[in-house]
Amino acid sequence: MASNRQATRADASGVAALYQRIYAVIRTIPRGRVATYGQVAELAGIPGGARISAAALKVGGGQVPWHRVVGKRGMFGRIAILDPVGAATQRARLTRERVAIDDRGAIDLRVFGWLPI
DNA sequence: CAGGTGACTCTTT
DNA sequence: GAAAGAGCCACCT
Repeated sequence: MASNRQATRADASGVAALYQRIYAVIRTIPRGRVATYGQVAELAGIPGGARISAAALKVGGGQVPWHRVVGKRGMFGRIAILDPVGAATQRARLTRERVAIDDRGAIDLRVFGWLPI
């Protein structure tokens, strides 16, 4: 990982950078691995800001491998309801990356969950 | 400045 | 085991 920057204080103009940081974290997710919203948020410097990661993906999900970001339950949660088409794309891409998906559409985070080294 | 919202998560019933 | 409620932080109105 790149050097961890002090996120003790977020600059007013750095708020937007926060989203960029989230995208950076998502880009760091290796192929064939998945991370949860909370995981991404925490690595981005927002502990407990899982919703922020979700919002970030909603805004700029088209510029990052959002398909590697899933809910803590290992499934796509409400994404399938809001973007059923996107959910299908996500499943297809993950399957392409050798990520096993349960019959219920859940991913075993114990195996495919990304552990930041 | 204050209130409401949400692609989430955790704890309790 | 599943469902419901509260909590959380950043953004929008």
